[in-house]
Amino acid sequence: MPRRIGRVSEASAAPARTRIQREKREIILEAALDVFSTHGFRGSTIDQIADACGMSKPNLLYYFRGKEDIHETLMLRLLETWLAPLREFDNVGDPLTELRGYIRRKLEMARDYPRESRLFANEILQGAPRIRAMLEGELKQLVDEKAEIIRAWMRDGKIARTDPRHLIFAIWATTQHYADFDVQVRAVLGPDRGGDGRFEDAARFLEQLFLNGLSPRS
Amino acid sequence: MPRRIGRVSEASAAPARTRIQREKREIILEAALDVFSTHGFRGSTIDQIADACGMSKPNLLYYFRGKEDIHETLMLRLLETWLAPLREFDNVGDPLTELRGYIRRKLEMARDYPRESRLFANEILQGAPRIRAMLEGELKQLVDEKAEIIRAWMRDGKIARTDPRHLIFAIWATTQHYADFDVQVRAVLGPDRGGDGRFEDAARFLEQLFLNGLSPRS
DNA sequence: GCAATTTTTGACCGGTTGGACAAACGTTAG
DNA sequence: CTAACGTTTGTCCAACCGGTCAAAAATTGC
Repeated sequence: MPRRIGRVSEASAAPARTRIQREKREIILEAALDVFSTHGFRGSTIDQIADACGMSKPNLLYYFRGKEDIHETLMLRLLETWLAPLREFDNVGDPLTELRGYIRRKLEMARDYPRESRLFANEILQGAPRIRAMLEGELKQLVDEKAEIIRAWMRDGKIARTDPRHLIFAIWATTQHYADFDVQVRAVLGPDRGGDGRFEDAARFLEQLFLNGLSPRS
Repeated sequence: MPRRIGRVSEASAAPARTRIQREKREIILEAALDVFSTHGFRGSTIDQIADACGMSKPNLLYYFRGKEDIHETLMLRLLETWLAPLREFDNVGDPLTELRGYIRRKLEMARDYPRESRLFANEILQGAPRIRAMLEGELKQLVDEKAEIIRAWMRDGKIARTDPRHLIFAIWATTQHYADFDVQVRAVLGPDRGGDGRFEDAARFLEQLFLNGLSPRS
């Protein structure tokens, strides 16, 4: 006798129950990531998402309460993945090595998760209406914390003195650029270096820029 | 006797327009820039734009053929403004001074024309459906040209050897970041340094990063 | 096989959106 | 004034979009 479950899309303390339900929700989220990341929230339609995963619209709405619900679920999941590299950033080991590691991880994320990057960029571009609180709370706190680590390195003369928070911005900007502005990057590089090799070129360049730029001045 | 002009929105070889028509079109474009840059193309409505400039929708459609037409006009105009700093970039004078000038100009554009920056970012994020050709043609050509200037500096040992095109990407990314990700930047910096002072901090940081990062290695 | 439950679907609905249109209004030259 | 043209508006429409609903279909436990 099946245990009482009912509509999956109903809000409840305990999330989706059966294996099939979890799988279907996953398929929907996968398709939604594709659609939302390329058209933005308002530019995407439930029909597009439903088509993208071979489902009818009402069927999709059986698994999620609505468009907003899908987007929110996607966003919450994204944020965890997105902050992970910065959380890893620590003051064990050599400062320049640590920075290089962070740059590398961020660039790998731009390469491996470009849709997530674009989804995030879309949200910020439009004023971050759904994650404003998180930016001013969790993110700010995390950045402040890491900036303090960097500042300590500067005090110890291990790296050049600069504004640590703008340093973090610069790392974000340069790495995410390869995901968010991918079309432009490909267009400018042309077919010759438009393959995946551009990420290796970028890694080389960024390491040189940041490591030379931050080496302690004698 | 008024010379034959007719509907302003009609496509015609010569954009023969009265003074009033040119002014009204300007007002509309100004409002449209506001709306498109914060909601994206699909996320914006003609009604929003009409309201923003105190006009009725049909009245607005008397001056432009449609939503697409407004966006296209805005986009064409934007591109000229957008490429200007790169065009100015030349090999007269000291390389590092020239680079600093370019970074400064780009950062000033991010400060003074954030809406244009976001409009551009929106277009690229969504795959640049309307300006793909321009990216692969005009822009690529311009970048190649400037990259050659930078490469010559490297051959002369005036700046450190790196990939010139990724250098340009890095300058674009870091400067435009302050316009496109403004909400995030403000949130992280907090109220203390969230004023316009952040652009001065950014200028100082970016100059240090790029000039130290590119000084010829002894 | 049967009944309870989950999943899928087609039909439908109200609201929004881009746009058309003709009629009204304003302006200007003779 | 009047004719001709430019400008503005109210009204309307077809397409789209998010979402509901009841009923059909498939699945599951026994």
